[in-house]
Amino acid sequence: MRVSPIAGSPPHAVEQALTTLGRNIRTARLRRRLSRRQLAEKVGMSRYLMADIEAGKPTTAVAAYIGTLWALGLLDDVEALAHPDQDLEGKVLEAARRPTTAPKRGRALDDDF
Amino acid sequence: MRVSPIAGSPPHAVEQALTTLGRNIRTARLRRRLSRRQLAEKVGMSRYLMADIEAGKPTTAVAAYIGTLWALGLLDDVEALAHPDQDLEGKVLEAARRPTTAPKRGRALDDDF
DNA sequence: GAATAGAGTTGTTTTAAGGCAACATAAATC
DNA sequence: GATTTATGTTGCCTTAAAACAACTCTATTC
Repeated sequence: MRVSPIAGSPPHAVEQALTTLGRNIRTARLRRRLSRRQLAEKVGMSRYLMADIEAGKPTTAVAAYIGTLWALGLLDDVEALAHPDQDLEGKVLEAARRPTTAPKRGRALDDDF
Repeated sequence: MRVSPIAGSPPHAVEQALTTLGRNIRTARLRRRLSRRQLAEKVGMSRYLMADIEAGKPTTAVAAYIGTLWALGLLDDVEALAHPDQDLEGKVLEAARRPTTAPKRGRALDDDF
């Protein structure tokens, strides 16, 4: 498998975010008194993969992370990720663009579909 | 490559969360007037992978998702994922356990190391 | 201290992720 | 309507993700 640069050697900020996420997942698991094997089985993966997740491995499938959060009952946090209502900078950019004519291209102002 | 069940055929809630995340990323990209190719280059991946992300593909590397959020300036949301201070259920479980003697095993109450 | 269980590590095997070329289509600007 | 750009799609190739066995080192419970 080829690995994209972002996954192969992530910038520090991304690496940091993943490490923190793994540590948080570990904390949540221990609080619930679950072994890696137990949580892994609930999620549907091996204990080895659970170890990768707690280590914040960048190349691991996103569903392994999200699925783990789901099994821990922490899926709500995921729903908030990049939520349009919270994307202040995006809203500002959109608003600033409104008065002018369309700069170059793109499907104007509407959010997709 | 083998694929874990959680990634191969995720439960509906996980699939839903990924689809929503992809759609949110797409919205944020369009608001910033970036093509997939442009954003992909900023992140460090191909436009094909960016398409997978916007589709919410479960087997894609987590760093591709996190890296995209990073490039969009939306990394703050990631830091909040499974944050111990927000994990109410975890805190309750921990507190409820405190009075009793250690149920079976595990390194007691401390958050690791 | 013996037994049990969680967890780190290493090597092997399988198989699909991700890059890419090459196309097609849709939309926008001229 | 011709050109340009963004995006979908398909197939091929390389390579490593993920499972597993087989250890090891802990730490806890008896």
